[in-house]
Amino acid sequence: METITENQKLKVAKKLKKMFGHMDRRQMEYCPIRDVMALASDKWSILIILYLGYYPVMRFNYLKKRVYGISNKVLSERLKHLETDGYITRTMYPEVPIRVEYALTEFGHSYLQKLMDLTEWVTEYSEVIIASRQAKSGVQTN
Amino acid sequence: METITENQKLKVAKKLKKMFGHMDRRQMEYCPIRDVMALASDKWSILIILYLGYYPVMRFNYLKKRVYGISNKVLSERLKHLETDGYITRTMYPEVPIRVEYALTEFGHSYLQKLMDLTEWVTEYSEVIIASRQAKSGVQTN
DNA sequence: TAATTAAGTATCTAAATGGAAACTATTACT
DNA sequence: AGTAATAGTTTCCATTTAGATACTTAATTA
Repeated sequence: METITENQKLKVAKKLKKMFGHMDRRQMEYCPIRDVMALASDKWSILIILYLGYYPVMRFNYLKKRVYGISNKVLSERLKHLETDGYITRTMYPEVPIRVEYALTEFGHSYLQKLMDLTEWVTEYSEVIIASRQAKSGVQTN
Repeated sequence: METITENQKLKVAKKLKKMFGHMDRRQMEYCPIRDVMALASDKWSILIILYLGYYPVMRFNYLKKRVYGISNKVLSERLKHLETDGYITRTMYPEVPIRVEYALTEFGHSYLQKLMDLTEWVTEYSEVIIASRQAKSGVQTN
């Protein structure tokens, strides 16, 4: 949990300047980070990706069992989106009954690593978040 | 855009094993990554944080102008949550008319840096996503 | 003929979220 | 008394999203 130096802050501001420079106001509403996060940061998508990081190949009903509480509809939706954006592959074997296998792509693995980095960061800072939440709860400032 | 090695994949799987080990099924539904991302990965929160990374101090109406399209209601909600979880500070000066200033905390700066890392990753891979989306559009597999 | 299995679809309802617009509080100024 | 400025809050409506449940397809087996 190293503190961020003024130098690092300046670096970030510089990067932001570049970003802002290449974007007008309307585009900012549609920012690239958001574009990716929107897809892959919702609870179910994250869980799916985590499980596929742990079990390299998973089938629909197996995922449904593991990703506890997800409905058919949402699981199938999420899988479709994750496939469309290249996070996972879907391989269908026309047996009877049909067999379909899902697995992470290289891109998916790369994203998973980012998620893991984030996890480590969150873990590092979790006391901060919890402490802040508790400090603010039941306190009205105005 | 280096490829992920089998070794790296194994490392991730190992970390996941640890994570899964410490969580039962119900807790997985409430995963720590999700907990943070849910708050700070929505479009408006990200934009607020990005702007506060660029302009170190911002007031309500100024933010409203910059974060194009946000409503009073949503801006005030997001600011409250971001404050509650320790991303930003809110400093009120009891002048007339009242003056309120928002700024990133150290934790907020740290998160901003993670967001910038993510941006770089997204930029690196954006062709992959776009290509994948285009490849899948208009194609029905079943 | 009926049941079984995998991988979803389809449908309907309930809940959460988002946005627009009007309103509030406070004090100084005209 | 009326206006202006800042920082919100409140209300209402529309859209989005989520979840539960039933249904589908296709071949195999009892």
